Amino acid sequence: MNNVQDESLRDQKKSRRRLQILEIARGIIAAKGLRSLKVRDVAQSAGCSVGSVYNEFGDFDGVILTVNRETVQALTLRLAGVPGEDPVRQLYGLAATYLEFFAEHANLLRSLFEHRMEDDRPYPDDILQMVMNAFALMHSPLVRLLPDADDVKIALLSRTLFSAVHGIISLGLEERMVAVPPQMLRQQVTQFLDAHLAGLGIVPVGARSPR
Amino acid sequence: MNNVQDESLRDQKKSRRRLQILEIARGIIAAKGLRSLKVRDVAQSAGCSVGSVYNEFGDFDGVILTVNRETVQALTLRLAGVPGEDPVRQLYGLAATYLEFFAEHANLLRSLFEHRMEDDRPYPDDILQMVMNAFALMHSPLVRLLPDADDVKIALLSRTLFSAVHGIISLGLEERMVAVPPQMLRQQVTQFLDAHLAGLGIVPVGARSPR
DNA sequence: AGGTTAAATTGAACAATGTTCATGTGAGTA
DNA sequence: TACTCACATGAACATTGTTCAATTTAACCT
Repeated sequence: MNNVQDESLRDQKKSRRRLQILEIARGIIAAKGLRSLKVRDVAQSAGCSVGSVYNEFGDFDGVILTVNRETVQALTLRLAGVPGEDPVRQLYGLAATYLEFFAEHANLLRSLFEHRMEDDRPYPDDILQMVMNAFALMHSPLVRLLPDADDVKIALLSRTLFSAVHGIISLGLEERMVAVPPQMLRQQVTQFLDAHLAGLGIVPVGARSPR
Repeated sequence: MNNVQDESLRDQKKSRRRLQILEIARGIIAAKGLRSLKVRDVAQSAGCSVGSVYNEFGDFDGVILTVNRETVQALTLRLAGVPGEDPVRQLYGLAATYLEFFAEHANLLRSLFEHRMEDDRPYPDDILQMVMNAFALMHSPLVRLLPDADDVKIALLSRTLFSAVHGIISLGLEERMVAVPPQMLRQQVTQFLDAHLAGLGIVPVGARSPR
């Protein structure tokens, strides 16, 4: 009965505002960090009352979590767009794309990885699952490169490798620390993969004859 | 005139309370996470007023930062205790010790890496420096293992390697995610180092003939 | 010892911010 | 048009970081 094209005026306003709230919250997190996100600011910018924010998202964590959910979705989309013909290039591409995405949306990524729920409420399972799935994107190229390894080992390796890349990038982009210049960070990631893939017995891109 | 053995009654009380406040704050962070740390709780447990906490630490961030400072000091101490006769073993030892320390004090480490100052105040430089120094502890064994590499490259490599290990461990211990069993995590780190050192042309521990 | 002073302590008041809920409003419906 | 109910509202409340005028207290002086 109620499909998207034919929804009531109420539902239209509601869903438009929902999107607006998310856009504003995302903008604030991206620009000034999660700690600067305030209910009243969001409500005022969205032209509604604080009650409406609560009505739509339950509590303030609900807003944050929804933004985080969309962040990991966008990340997954970007990573899924990395060409997969050549498995070695795909691994380098995944790392480089993660670096790009992280550099573009550092505060959103930090919100995703650093936000803690209040009390001891559990972090939503679907978000965790999406993060795990993103980190598992190295699985398929690794399977092609290491055909003799068993699948569980590859799954673990995929997660290890991606976690390592994540560590290099997230600390490298931490402007609090002595900031690594972005260009150097890219090189750092590449060299890291060079060495690690070589150690796995895989010939890295840099060592191959051109074309 | 005022040395440590001969300090005024006032200073004695003050420094005793300072230690007490830190101990309590550390305990709360370690047990329930940074988000559960509240000024009033700390003051009450320390048997003083909230004003005294402010008098001693300036603001609440001051308490957190002091705890973080002591965390990185303790970490550095532990890492500095890793035997250094054999540079390869030292690298494995540093990673294993970091894992141990992180597992024992997960919430304290998260406080160190995830705490953001309010507004845009800068993170204290001395803490950043100490973290960098800790991450540079792989430098000296790497120099011995790669005598031909130039020093800047080694410094970068040290940071990259330690950041990678940090990523593997911090995500691996993230109980929010599908928690990796601690024993498996240890193996994961070891295998990671095996592959990476091999890729650098270093013979890993596992591949050497015993003794 | 007693008085004086400077500094630390206190906790009530304030400020900022997340959360709730009684009340009002307007879209849907008969 | 009248009715109704789900949603929007924002004032009030709850929690927590921060300030500061009044109080207490240790240190110093004579």
